[in-house]
Amino acid sequence: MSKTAATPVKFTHIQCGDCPIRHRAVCARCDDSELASLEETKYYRSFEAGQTIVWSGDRMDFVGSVVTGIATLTQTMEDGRRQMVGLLLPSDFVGRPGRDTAAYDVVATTDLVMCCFRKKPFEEMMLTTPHVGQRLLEMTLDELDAAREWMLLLGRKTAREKIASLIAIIARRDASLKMADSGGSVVVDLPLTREAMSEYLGLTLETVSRQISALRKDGIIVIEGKRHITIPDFERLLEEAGDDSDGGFLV
Amino acid sequence: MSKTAATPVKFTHIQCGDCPIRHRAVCARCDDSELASLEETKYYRSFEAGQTIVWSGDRMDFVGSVVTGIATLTQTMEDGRRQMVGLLLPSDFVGRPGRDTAAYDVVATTDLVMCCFRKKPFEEMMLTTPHVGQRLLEMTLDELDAAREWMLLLGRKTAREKIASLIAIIARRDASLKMADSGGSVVVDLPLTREAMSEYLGLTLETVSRQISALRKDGIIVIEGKRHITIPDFERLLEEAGDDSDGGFLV
DNA sequence: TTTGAGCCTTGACCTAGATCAAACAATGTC
DNA sequence: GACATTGTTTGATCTAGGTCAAGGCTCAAA
Repeated sequence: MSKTAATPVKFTHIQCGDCPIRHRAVCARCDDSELASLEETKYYRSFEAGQTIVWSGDRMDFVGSVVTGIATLTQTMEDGRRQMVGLLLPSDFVGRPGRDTAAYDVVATTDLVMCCFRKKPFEEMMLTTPHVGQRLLEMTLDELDAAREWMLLLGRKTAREKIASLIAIIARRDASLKMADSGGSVVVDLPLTREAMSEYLGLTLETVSRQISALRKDGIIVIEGKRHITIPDFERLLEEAGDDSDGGFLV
Repeated sequence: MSKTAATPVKFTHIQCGDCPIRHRAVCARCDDSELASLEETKYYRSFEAGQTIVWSGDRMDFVGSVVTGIATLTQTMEDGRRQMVGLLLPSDFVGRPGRDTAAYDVVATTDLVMCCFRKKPFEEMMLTTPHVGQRLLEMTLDELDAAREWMLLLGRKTAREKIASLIAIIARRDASLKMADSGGSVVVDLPLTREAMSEYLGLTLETVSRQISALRKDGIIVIEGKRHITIPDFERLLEEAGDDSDGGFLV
C-alpha cells in the first residue's frame, strides 16, 4: 500500500457524479455523455463494521470503490489460517472486471460505504471508454507494487519491523488525506483490531500486542487508549520499519 | 503465479511479428498497420545466467517480455536481506509503463532472451491502440492475483508447505507449456538454485534443502541430480502444499 | 451494579526455522 | 592431477515468535 501515496492523486475514483468525496473532480477527462451510462447503474451500499461483503467463491456481479470506511481482502486456508491480502481505504477499487467470482473474502472492518456498478455495464463501458481502463491499469499497477512491498514485509521483516511498517503505512495513507502533522509529530488512529493487524502482518495477535508495547516502551510511539497513536519522530519509525530511507514519502 | 495458468492463454505476448515463440498467434486483434509502430521499436536482448538486467533505482527506458529463460524481480533491504517478488517465465511482461525507474532488481536466473520495446513509443501506442492496454490490464490483474497467493504462502505456510507449493507452481506453469504428464506423474526441472528458492519463499537456503530432503524421504517427490524432480502423485503434493483442493489446475 | 462480550495485555513455555559450521559433489582452471 | 569455485547437504545449537493460559479494561445490556 505504501507506494500508492507517492503517485499524485489526480482523480481517484472510477465513478462520477454525486459521490460524497472527491465530488466532480472524479474524472477530468470524462464528458457528461460518456458518464451517462455509468450513472445509470451506479448505486451505493452501506455495511456495518464486521460485516462480510462477499465470501470467497461467491458470485460477485458488481465492481466498485470504497467511499468511506475500510475493508479488507482475506484468504483463508481449510484449517482456518488467515492472511490479509488487501487493505482497502477510501478511493480503492474492489472487484475484478472479467471475473464473476470473488477470489477473497471482502470484509468491512469499520462502517463502510461503497459506490458500486453492476459488472456487465461497467465492462461494456470499459470497452467504449478507453481511459477508464487506462486508469484502472494505473491503479492495478499501484496495487501490484504495494503487494510486492507487502511480500518483502511478510517474507523478511522481523515482528518489530512489521509493526513499525504497518503503522508507517497507515500514517502515510492517512496523511495523504488529512495532512495532520503538527510540528514533526504524526498522529494516527489505527483502523484495525490487533487481530486484523496480525492477519495483515502474518503474526499472531499476541506478538502484535507485545511489539506494540515494545515500541511504546522505546518511545517510538505514544499510545492513548488502544488505537490512538502519536509518532513523535516519523524518521525514527521508518528506521524501525527497516525501509530504505523514506519509502517515497518525505522528500 | 499459480492462477495465471488457469486463465486460458490466447495470445500471451504483447509483441508481434517474428518472435521465436507463439509466433503469429501473438495478437489476434491486431492488424498489420497497428503493429507497424511497435515493429519499428522492437528489439531483442540476450542475457547470461546470473546477469543483472537492471538494478533497482536505475533508469529503465524499455518494457518487454520474456521470450526464453527465466528472470526474477527481487527487493533488497540495506542489510542484505532479499525477497523475490516476481518470477518471470516466458511470455511474462517486464517493466511498468508510466514509470522510468526500476523498482526492483531484475536478474536473469537462466540464460535469457527478452523482446523489448522502447518505453516512449510503447506508451504512445497504448494510447492509440486500446486493446493493448486492455491486455496489459488483464495480465496485471493476473499478476496481482498471483502476488496475493504468494502473500498467503509467505505469511502463513510452513516451510514444508512452502516448498511443496513452489514445486506445484513451477510444475503447473511448466505443464501449461509442455503438458508432460505421463500417466499421472509429473516431471519438472527446477529452474532455480536452492538460494533463489529461499528468496522466493522467505526461508534460508538450508531450510529449503532440508525440506526438499524431507519431501523426498516421504516419497512426495523423487529427485535425480539436484534439480530434476518427478512427482508421482500431484494431488498428494497439493495436499502437502496446503492449497484448497486443486488450485484451479486439475478439474 | 452486575454480567457479559470484545478486545487487549502479559507471563511461561515450546518449537519451527535460523544460524553457525563442516563437508561433499560437480565443474572448471591452471 | 591439484585446486578453487559454486551449489548443495547435513549436523548441532540457538532464538524469535508461536502457543497456552490468565487477567484487565470498556462499554452495553439486563
